[in-house]
Amino acid sequence: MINPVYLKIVEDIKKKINGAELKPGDAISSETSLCKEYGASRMTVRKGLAILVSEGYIYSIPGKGNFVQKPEQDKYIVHYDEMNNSINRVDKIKLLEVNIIMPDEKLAAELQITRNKNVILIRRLFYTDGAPVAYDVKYLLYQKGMPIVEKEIEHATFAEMVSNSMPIYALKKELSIYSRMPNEEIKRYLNIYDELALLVVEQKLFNNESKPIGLGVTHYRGDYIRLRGISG
Amino acid sequence: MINPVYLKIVEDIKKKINGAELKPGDAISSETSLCKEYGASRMTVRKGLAILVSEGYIYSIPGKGNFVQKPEQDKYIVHYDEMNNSINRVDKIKLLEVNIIMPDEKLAAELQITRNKNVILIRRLFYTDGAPVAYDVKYLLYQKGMPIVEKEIEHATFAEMVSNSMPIYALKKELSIYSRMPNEEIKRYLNIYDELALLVVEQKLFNNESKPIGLGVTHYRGDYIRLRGISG
DNA sequence: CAGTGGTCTAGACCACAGC
DNA sequence: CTGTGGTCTAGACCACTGC
Repeated sequence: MINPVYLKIVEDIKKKINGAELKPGDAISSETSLCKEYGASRMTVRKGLAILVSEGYIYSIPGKGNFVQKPEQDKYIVHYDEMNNSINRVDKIKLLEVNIIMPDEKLAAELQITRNKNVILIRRLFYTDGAPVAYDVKYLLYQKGMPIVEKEIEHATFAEMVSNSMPIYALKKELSIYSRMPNEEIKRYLNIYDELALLVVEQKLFNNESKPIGLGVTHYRGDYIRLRGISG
Repeated sequence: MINPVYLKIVEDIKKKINGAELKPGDAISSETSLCKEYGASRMTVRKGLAILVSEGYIYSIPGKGNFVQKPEQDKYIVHYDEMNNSINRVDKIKLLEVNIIMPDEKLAAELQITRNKNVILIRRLFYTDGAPVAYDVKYLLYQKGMPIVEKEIEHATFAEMVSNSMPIYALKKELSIYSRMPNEEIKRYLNIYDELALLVVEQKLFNNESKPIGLGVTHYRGDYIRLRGISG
């Protein structure tokens, strides 16, 4: 078949929802009536409904029926790669420092560790077309298999730094995005001479037990980066 | 049953992928062998696999098999509501201007219209705890059913402004997030006396034919807002 | 050709809502 | 009690892949 029955069901119900014929909270026809309506078996109807559920259009209440879901209005999908954004791409990286440090109070709290634990510090500068565009600082708890050779550290994204010791699938990540004025040190590193704001992206990595294993702070020149999001 | 068979299948395969026993590109056991392994019918096995597909863990190639998907490392989910962020909440709004304007070249290009078309301009100030925190500008193409009463415009989010003329489901939205220094006008509006950066969020609304129907630019005080994202 | 996934059926039993 | 959705089976036919 060119158009499977279950997709026809999905499209029809989507049209009714998008066309406001069905409003959030409204009940969908029961599965048995949809079977009759489309001359299909119940498994086929249910396959269509399962797709609508997974796409967030409807939800089911056992014993009651299927209902139109209220859409999540404020949800966006953002693709963030510290070395690549929608406008530019980092083409050179300079390793400023690799060190073992003792965390201060704030960092220890962020990483949920005590202040006597060692933390790996990595500071780098990102370049595009020969000009420095971002100042990047990473704090990592040491894990087995982590790269300790400078050549490996230099070009690795945050996720890559821990990927030897952790399967990427198990990695949970959080972003925090904010705006800030550069301090004197960052102004020097990024060749900022006049008034220019920074876009700062904090990245936090968690293992599969939701314990933090790393914190990254990337300070981008405000004229260099834009983050984009799409509703969905 | 407390644990349906198909969920058991899903969990087992997820464990194998997270535990690096199965790597991206590897083939999953064929559906018929999974049937034997779990003593289940093919439909039950397929229900489990369908869940893994929808969650991005695996993909299918007809005639060949099911394979482990390479995870999307850079995808984050961001919740953005112009009036509510993870730290603060807008509790007062001041309407500065509602007007009909002719777009300049840049705006006409953004909205994909000619320069002789009318555009509704709305300028507002957002307050939290009595202090101005954001300067908000919206450009809207007029649609039937749009609110024209100031009281309605004053407190509406961007999506709400068009929701009377368009079902929310059909609305597609794009975000663009960047950092910028305030100009003199914005400094006055937001009571900025010393060096403070802005976080600017541009929101673009599209109808179901992917034509732009509105552009919103919200300038937040950098010390007011943080946007958060979660991997997924 | 045999093996794979994609679609579909016509039943079955269960737990739960609501009367 | 009937009607609802949730799970599951044991088949079937199809299109595609690779030998």
